[in-house]
Amino acid sequence: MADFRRSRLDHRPEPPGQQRPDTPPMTPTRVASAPPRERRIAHLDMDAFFASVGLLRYPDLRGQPVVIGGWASPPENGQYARLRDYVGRGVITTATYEARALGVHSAMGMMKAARLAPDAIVLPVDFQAYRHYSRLFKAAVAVITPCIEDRGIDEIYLDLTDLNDDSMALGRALKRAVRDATGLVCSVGISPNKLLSKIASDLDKPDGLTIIGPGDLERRIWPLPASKVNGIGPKATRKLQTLGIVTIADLAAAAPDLLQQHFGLGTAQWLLDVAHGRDDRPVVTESEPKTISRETTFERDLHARHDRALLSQIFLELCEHLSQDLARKGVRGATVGIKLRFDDFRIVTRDLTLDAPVTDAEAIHRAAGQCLKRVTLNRRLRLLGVRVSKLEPIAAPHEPHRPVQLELC
DNA sequence: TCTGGGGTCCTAGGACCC
DNA sequence: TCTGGGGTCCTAGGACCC
Repeated sequence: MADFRRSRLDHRPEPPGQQRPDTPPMTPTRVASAPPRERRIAHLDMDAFFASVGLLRYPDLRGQPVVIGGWASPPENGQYARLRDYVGRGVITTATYEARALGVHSAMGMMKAARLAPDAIVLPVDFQAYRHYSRLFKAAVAVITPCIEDRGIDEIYLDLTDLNDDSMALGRALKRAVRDATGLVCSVGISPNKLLSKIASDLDKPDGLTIIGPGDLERRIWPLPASKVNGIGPKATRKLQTLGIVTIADLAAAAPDLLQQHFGLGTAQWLLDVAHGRDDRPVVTESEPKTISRETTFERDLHARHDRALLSQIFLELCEHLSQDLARKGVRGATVGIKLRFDDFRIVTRDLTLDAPVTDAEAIHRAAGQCLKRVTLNRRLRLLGVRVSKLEPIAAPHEPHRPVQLELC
């Protein structure tokens, strides 16, 4: 919900309930003399990305229920691991549509998924392959428009405003470019803003192309559950339900006072805006990482004293990996933090800001150790994480550091 | 034998400075 | 000695997303 809310407040200071004239928003780079065109934003989402990449490598699995999960060794002589044989704490990262038909979905625990689909095949995660295909599909799309906002490994926003073809033709061209470059299928939504395009790309998955134009809001968006809005998560959904608000139409019709009473002024205003399909956020093509972290969930819960040696070793390895990550990205950071998850799933974090930014594992380990001392360890630990924030580039000697400029389309 | 790992942003209190 | 407001930074926690 966060970044969405901020940009909304930046652009739209009106109090809730006040109607805004229906003018198309100006994009920041547009010259004032040209009459602004209505924005045209696409959201492109790869279908079942990890699983589909897996199927490129093991095409004989096509049409079968397949899940990608943390465990599983690579198949040997055509022998695939089955979900029913899984033991551990992993979760499903992606399921093919055949597996989804059995009730399995991403973020579901593998043990639970095994009860629903014991015969489903498990492939190990292969981030190297995902990154490869991610680069391929983004490069293919960049030939059509360079104005791309990266939203992770498998999805992007595009600003199509300055292109001349009609939306249907552009959508087809995008899908063809992705398929030609990767052999993979994606879904595309096109509308005047990111909010609606994100919802639209999900409406006809897989292999969908959905265009939301004038008049489609009431017909296609309003009947959907409010939870389809990017930023309305499980907590907000439950809270809305207690107010009798289930669909986006319910939200659009909700009394501003009621929303403000339960969500505060800012969020109430945002909820009404999204329900009416309003969103001015630009497509942002450049950004710098703010934090880099490493964390791990243990195979079994560890005791601070009895498992001290093992914990120390894992702690050190996390710091070493983190240091390598910083070096690879050419950054250092002044704030070092830790994250613990106890066996009851309670999360505790501690931060320490140093006088000078660090990169080396030893300095990170020392600072993180200070943080660790400030936590009472009276329960077994499930997870340990280390992170570095307040990042800055490690400037080359002859190249002074310049502040990062956000590039908007 | 529920519940990963890597991120972003917001809130809110306290310290500290002007 | 008391009262205040604004701004920034730090820290901890939480919601949410892919």
